[in-house]
Amino acid sequence: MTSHQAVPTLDDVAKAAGVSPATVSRSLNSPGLVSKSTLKRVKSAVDALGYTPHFGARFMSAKRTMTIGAIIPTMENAIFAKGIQAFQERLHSLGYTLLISSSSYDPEIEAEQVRALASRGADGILLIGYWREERVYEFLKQRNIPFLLAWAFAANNALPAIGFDNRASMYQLCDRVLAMGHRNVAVISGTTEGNDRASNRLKGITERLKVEGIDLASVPIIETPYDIDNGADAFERLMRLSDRPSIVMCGNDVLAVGAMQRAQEMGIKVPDDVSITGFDGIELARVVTPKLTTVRVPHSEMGRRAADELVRMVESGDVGRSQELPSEIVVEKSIASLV
Amino acid sequence: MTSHQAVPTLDDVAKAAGVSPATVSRSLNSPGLVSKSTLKRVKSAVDALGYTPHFGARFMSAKRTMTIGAIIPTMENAIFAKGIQAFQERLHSLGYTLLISSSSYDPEIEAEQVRALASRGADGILLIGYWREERVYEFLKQRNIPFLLAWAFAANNALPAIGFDNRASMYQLCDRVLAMGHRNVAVISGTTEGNDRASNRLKGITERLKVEGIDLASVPIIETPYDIDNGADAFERLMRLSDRPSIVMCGNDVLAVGAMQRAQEMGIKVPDDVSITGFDGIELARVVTPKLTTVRVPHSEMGRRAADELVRMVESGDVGRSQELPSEIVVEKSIASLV
DNA sequence: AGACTCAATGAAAGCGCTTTCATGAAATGG
DNA sequence: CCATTTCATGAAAGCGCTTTCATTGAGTCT
Repeated sequence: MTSHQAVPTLDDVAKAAGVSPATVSRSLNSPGLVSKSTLKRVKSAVDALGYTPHFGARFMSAKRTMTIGAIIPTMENAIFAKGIQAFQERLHSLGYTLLISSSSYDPEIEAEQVRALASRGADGILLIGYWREERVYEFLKQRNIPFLLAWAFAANNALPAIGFDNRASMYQLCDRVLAMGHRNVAVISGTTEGNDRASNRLKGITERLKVEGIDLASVPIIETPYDIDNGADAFERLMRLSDRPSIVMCGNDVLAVGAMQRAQEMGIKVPDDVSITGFDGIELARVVTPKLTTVRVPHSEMGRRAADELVRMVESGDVGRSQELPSEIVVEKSIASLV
Repeated sequence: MTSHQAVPTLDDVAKAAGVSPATVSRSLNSPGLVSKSTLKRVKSAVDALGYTPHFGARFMSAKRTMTIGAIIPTMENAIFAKGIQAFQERLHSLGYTLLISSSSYDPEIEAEQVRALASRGADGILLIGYWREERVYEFLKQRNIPFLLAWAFAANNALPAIGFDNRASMYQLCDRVLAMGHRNVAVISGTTEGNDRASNRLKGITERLKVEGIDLASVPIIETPYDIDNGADAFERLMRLSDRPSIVMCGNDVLAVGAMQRAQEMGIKVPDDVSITGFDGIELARVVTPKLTTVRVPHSEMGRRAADELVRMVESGDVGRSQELPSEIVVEKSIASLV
């Protein structure tokens, strides 16, 4: 005794309303083409039956799916949370559904997810950052699927992106660090391989240090995946160096918070004994003691704009327009002035 | 000059391999039914053309979509991040794709998302907590879509759920609080309306206090949406009471961290002047100073088990089996002992 | 009043796949 | 050596929708 009451179809609605399936379809998709009276009858039939259009069928005959896909490196830490939340809210208000998947920072998986989203008919796709294998971009172009990059912006790159200049932002932060008298800098960077955001942030620091005439060979740089505990461990290694840095610049807030935690455990005072900086400006940075000096990125604004732009690309067929958003250096108590 | 190279279809593959479409379909879905030699030819045709099955078409003719949907209240704060990440990783390794949407704690939106997931052919759906309008459950049952609840467990509820007992966990935490000599308790609860997790946590506290013979009318309780700043504001209001509580128990870590932040801003020492507790055991709780006393929930384990169970339900057609996971009271420096 | 436009609707052809059902060939058995 | 299974494959019927094309009955114009 299976209680499968069959799922109502468009034909059922047509019968119930006494019209043709074509009319029901039109009532749902282009109500303007249908007379007021039929419209009314169709609507009530829909309600009575609890009809929901079958997405697969719709996808097959129509071109659009009103679906946008996004692939983010991770959901686990909060880096992308605010931005994606805003992205999805804006999409929702534009009538689109967001499909999210995460790649665990693995290019293989990301490529696979792109295919999955394509086969699911995503009208457009949001990706994080520039770097990925060329074949992924080729696939997207061959399939004619609009895509937009976020969380990064590089003036010299033609790909449509909405974000901030990771290199320049970190360069500026480093500016401030130097202006405050720090010369003995150490870095805890995120994994740079296959991650242009991480490598550009690192580059921002090294470039600025070079300008300052600091020998890069003397700058300790540890690369590690974004994770609190990794940040903590890297920090500890740096503190065990014979020549202790006066400041540890971290690739993001997660690493920085890890560093702060370990500092506390080791009895090292921030910023008296050592200064620490982060990047991203997520909540984590605000709640630690002392508050973290970081680069604040307009996550929500970026999410909203990305939604607007991607939808515009999808609906107009236009090529994407890049936008650079400002980032802001937030100086808090985690950094000491040596001058 | 549109460069729409048509997307290759199964028929194209069939032609290229010199077999019938049926054989291609079988090669892809039940390779066992196809001879080694044809299988080889089909595979190479697939690779040559870069063929990806059309999800909509597949969905229309087959019953399964290998898709699981999840609706979480929010992506913005980290409460669900770890669990969902684990959920998705496990699903991925089981060959399923996860579609996530968030409801902003709005039952209307959640109901809408359930329909959206259903029309997209989700084979199963994960929902957070028990409470939602009956019609949502009816819809799911009518459509015969397996669903599983997470982040909650109540022995007296027949709905399949994998999670922890919010009431009992908070009851235990309250036990500890009382054992440490606190009698003047205040509460900052999450919004309880339409949220059984929040209301059960609150209930855990009030029940325990009642057992202790404490007059509930004298216990200040502030309800507010989960948000750091809300926690901070609520804390400030509590601190302005003529009869200051010795401890503020918060509905989750986010509220608690907000409280700690405001305490610091107000120059109130935690735990010397006032104790604070949270719930969830997310990263946030570990990085604040002092560390937060909280209830640690096995988020990742819950995510993995939910994935396993939901897939089991989908594949076997069985009814879901509930599982209660243990939670753990983590006592840290944010609480002072008065005895 | 006849020719014409327009609005509202229906008939029917797919969209790309899966899955019976049928068929023929090869293997097995007595 | 013929009857019977078994295996590999193909033909064709949908799955539920959208959309062109055709049809009808009004209104509009001269």
